[in-house]
Amino acid sequence: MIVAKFNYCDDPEKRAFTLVEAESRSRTGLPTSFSIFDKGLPTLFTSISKDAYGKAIPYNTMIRMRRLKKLQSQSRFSQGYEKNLANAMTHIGLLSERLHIPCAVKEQAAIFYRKALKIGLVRGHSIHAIADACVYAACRISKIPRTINEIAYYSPVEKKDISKCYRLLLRYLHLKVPIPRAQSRLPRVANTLGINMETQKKAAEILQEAQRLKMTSSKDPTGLAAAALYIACCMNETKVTQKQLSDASGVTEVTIRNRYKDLIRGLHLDL
DNA sequence: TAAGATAAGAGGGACAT
DNA sequence: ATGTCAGTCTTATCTTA
Repeated sequence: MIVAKFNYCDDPEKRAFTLVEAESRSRTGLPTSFSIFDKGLPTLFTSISKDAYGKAIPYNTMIRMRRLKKLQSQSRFSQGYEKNLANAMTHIGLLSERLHIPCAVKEQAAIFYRKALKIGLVRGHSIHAIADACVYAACRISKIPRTINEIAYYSPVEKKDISKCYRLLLRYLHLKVPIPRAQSRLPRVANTLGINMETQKKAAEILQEAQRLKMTSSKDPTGLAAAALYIACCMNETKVTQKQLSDASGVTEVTIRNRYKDLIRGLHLDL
């Protein structure tokens, strides 16, 4: 006996509960899954000992009903799960669109999210934060140059929380990500300031030499790229200020200066 | 005005306990 | 698991050319 139960109350907390509901609710775990499923239109098993007319149900039927009831409670959990997934997928889709992330990378992010959800990583964290981390991880692995800052710009989540979730993701999904080359940050910054290809190539050479001399480890690649561009511009007598590079790269002038000093000292450059 | 210098504070990695 | 330490980056402010 499946009874469609219409509920006109928007607040699920105020709903009249049957025993069945109470039971299924306890299985769902998180209160949030309860607040989002069904939107007040659940299909429920009420009594499984009597039919709609109050007549007793045969024992064999009751056994089958009990199994159905169990299946239902599982499917209601799965609705919460689906909802979470749908929410995350929407977010990943929007983010990918705004950051011009290729479809394949978006798919990779979605796969990461499904895995994270499956192993319970999302629990205790915001869906958006984990989804952001998945997008970032997918970009890193596919060598699509996007920073956490850029992702945070289009997300309600703070940079700090995204990076926390990102580390979580790396640990529990056992991901191996390549260290980004500073060169990959060059075109973005250079194009923003209209710096020509010749100067970009010069900056790339500077970075390559710096990498050969092992000067680049544990340094922010964007900062390195900005500093290399600054040096290249000075050499080519292209007029660019540190402030402009700072604005274009999202790295502070101080950091650019520090990298710039390191580079000219390490590579024995003279300007 | 652009660049350099300095200091305080945050966040994270490495390592030890 | 927690604490400490060195290194990095940021913010802010002041100085120099």
